[in-house]
Amino acid sequence: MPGLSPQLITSRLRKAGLRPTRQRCALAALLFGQGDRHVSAEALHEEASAAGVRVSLATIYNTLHQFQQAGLLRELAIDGQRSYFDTNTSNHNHFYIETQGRLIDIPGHAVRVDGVPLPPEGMRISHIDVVVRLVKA
Amino acid sequence: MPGLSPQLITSRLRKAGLRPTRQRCALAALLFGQGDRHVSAEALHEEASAAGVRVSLATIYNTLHQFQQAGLLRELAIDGQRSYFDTNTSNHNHFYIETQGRLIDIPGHAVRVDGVPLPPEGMRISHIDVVVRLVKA
DNA sequence: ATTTGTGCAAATCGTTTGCATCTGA
DNA sequence: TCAGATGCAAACGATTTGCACAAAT
Repeated sequence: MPGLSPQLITSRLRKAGLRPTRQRCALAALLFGQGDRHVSAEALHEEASAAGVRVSLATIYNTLHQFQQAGLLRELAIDGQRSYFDTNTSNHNHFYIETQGRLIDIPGHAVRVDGVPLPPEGMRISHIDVVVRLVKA
Repeated sequence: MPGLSPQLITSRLRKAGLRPTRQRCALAALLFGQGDRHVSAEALHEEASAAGVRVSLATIYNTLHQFQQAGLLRELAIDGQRSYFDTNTSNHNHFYIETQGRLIDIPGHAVRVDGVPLPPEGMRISHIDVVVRLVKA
């Protein structure tokens, strides 16, 4: 999983309307340089520290939300406690291992959901989340 | 929506291995006396206060979790922030209106999920959650 | 120079816990 | 009587916010 080139990251951020600051570039490199990932703010913070990038936790949160609003990340509400951010923004679902707090992608077309009733008057479906919760066999 | 009789509540709690204390009876009456409901701890607390029952928020949390462990409630992790408890413990799914934090039941057999891959080695599926997120049309 | 981002520490929110007191069987 | 419940207030962990400082255009 090679990193992305600095130019690519910079242009990607610019396109999203975000200034390519040192922190944002570093976080983008971590997030998007190694395939699909699921990260919590805390985990990303530790990863950044380990990589020698000094970023405050507040900035991690700001950045994750900015990336999300820009469509670069998707936020997952799967566990009542922490939030996860998914670098795969296309339509897909998840296995969730509760005991480990770990998420595993299920490719987008694998799962088919049928029989959803019509939404109430004045509402439309924005998105259907399917979470397959796993326990030890 | 008539309330349940005190005797019914008492015996239901006893069967679940829980002492029918004043607070637990009052909360059980609120929860199970009016059909299927989705409540947050805070909402139940306010409802109890409004009904003239004095219960601390800590006891609300304790009670909700005890009811859940006893199989009287199901906890829903739908929103990253607060937890919801569902008085319908049978298999069913939900509409979720994010802007209002409101949940609506989808009857159990309506939704069919197909094509879920095999879980990883050593794991088994405990449960599949389907959340249909709604926005204004 | 101006605008936007960042860090820090304090604030907030939902939830949990420790402990003294009370209550139901 | 006495295990088990409850209330309170303090502790908690995740997230947010206010504001002075720093960096990007």
